[in-house]
Amino acid sequence: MGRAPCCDKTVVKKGPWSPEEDAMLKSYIEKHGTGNNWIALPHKIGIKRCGKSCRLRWLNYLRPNLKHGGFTDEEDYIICSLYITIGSRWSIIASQLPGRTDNDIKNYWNTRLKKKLLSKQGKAIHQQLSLRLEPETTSKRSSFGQNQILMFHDENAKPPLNQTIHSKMVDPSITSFAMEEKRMVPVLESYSWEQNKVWLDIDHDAASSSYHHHASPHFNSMTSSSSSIGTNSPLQMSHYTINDNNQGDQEMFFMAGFENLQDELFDEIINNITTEFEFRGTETLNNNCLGHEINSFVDCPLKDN
DNA sequence: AACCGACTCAACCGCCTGCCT
DNA sequence: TAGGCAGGCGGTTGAGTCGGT
Repeated sequence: MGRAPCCDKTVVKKGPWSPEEDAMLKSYIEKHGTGNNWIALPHKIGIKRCGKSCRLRWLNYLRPNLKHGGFTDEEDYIICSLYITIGSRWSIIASQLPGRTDNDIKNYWNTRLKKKLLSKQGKAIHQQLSLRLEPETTSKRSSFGQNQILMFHDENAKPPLNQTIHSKMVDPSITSFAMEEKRMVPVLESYSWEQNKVWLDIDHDAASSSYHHHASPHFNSMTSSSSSIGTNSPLQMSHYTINDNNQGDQEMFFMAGFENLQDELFDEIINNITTEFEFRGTETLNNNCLGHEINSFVDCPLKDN
């Protein structure tokens, strides 16, 4: 059973690409583009390769402005940070590193960076990597949660409680922060930046609902509340209503355990895309958010999709 | 020089998703 | 709405390379 193969494997050539094949593929795409049809491409070019193989060869090796090898410390840092935040979403990680492919980053992580880090930071880093696998609850809010970013250049990888952690900016086009779904952890399925709006798509196993909300970066006050998700769920959801002068009230929802992401997003909203941002300690979040006092609480009706 | 194990990374495999009919 | 198909993705493989003995 299973899917039909995308091409006739008895006809297509496999294995390493020859310089002639590379030249033919590169020349054709530079002249005509891909035509949004990789499967048809090898026939048009006249090479005996699977369309998928052509796509991979182009994306990972032939397309312009690709960098190979020689990862910088800054790239190491970004890869490590994102891996701890979102896991092995190599395509998302690659989108943060211009000129790098997901395949390159995956190989680099698996063969070198992981070992490099583990040997450098030893037990401390190993503990942080393991943290990704720990289920999160509201009663046990880790001061070093899943959305925080490690300072790998520090000798002491784990900061003390309540210390502000500064981090490099991560492009908000990151589209997914899904965590360990097997463990029934609610997930922020995605967030994205579209002009003046932050789009959040939050899903969780307990209530089988998802939320789609957006917020404008221009607002002058916000309110907050929280409520349980589902009857048996110990997890909490924070709800912020943002009073927007131009567009009226906007709503934002965040899962407990994503406090750091909240800060990140609010900072984005307030500063309208900055090059740096802060993660704040979770304790301050209930009282204010980046100087914006949360001065009232409202009921937060759960919405079905 | 020959062997061998470790390492690297290009390429493949198969699953998932979204689009189109 | 269902099914087919192509694109996209992450995991895995294996040929080539390197370094030690």
